[in-house]
Amino acid sequence: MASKKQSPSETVGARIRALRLAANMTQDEFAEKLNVSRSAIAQWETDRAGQIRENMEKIAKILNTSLGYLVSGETGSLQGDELALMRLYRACSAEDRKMLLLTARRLARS
Amino acid sequence: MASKKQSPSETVGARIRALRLAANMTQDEFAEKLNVSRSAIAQWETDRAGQIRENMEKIAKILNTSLGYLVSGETGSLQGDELALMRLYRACSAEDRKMLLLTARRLARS
DNA sequence: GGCGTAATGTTAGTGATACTAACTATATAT
DNA sequence: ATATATAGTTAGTATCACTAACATTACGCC
Repeated sequence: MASKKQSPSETVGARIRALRLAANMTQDEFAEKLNVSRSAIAQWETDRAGQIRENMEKIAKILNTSLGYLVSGETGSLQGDELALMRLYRACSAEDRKMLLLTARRLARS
Repeated sequence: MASKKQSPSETVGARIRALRLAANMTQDEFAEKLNVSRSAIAQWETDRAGQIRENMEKIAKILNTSLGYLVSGETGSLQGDELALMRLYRACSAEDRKMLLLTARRLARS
């Protein structure tokens, strides 16, 4: 085997930790992005405390994942960059969406 | 027009109510399935109170939907333009994918 | 009208807990 | 050994998701 298999994270905390590390963030940096204390992060990742919904949503956005994955580990259709792109697209105006599609077509062609 | 257009539900409570009604349940029946008081349901649907995660998961299961939809109205399945964009993105090189994400971020920000 | 009843809305109060702050622990480097 | 960076632990508190009880609305029936 050339690559180490990622053990699938079993708990909410483990999933948060795995994704945070994959994004190369310290608990401190993560805490700042979320506007919570660092100790909250530590408690989440050790499953000592849960998260209020608002923070769950922020976590999902920042770590480019879905609530479903965070909460129950279900790997939905989109994850990571693909999910990020989709969310950005949805945040765009109709006009900007056209721009994006156009750009995508140009890039994909080459 | 043969069918009335469903207005997209704007709040968590509205989405829960819409799905419950679509499943032809009264608040009482719904409460029993969830093992919570009926008044909890009433409060959820009028956005007077939120839900603990355990109940959110039960709600999603019983109403056959996802946490993402309940919480933020996010629909997991792609259609039309979204699907097209996704296919184009996947057709891109790693480099071009970065470009596309960057473009999306710029557009979405404005 | 008046009465029953089915469905939902509202309010008060409380137990559970998601947080913050402060302290502790561990590892790495110089 | 000392400093620094990162993460774990604990105590205490403010918040809020619930239950129970009461209020309202809507409808049918006589």
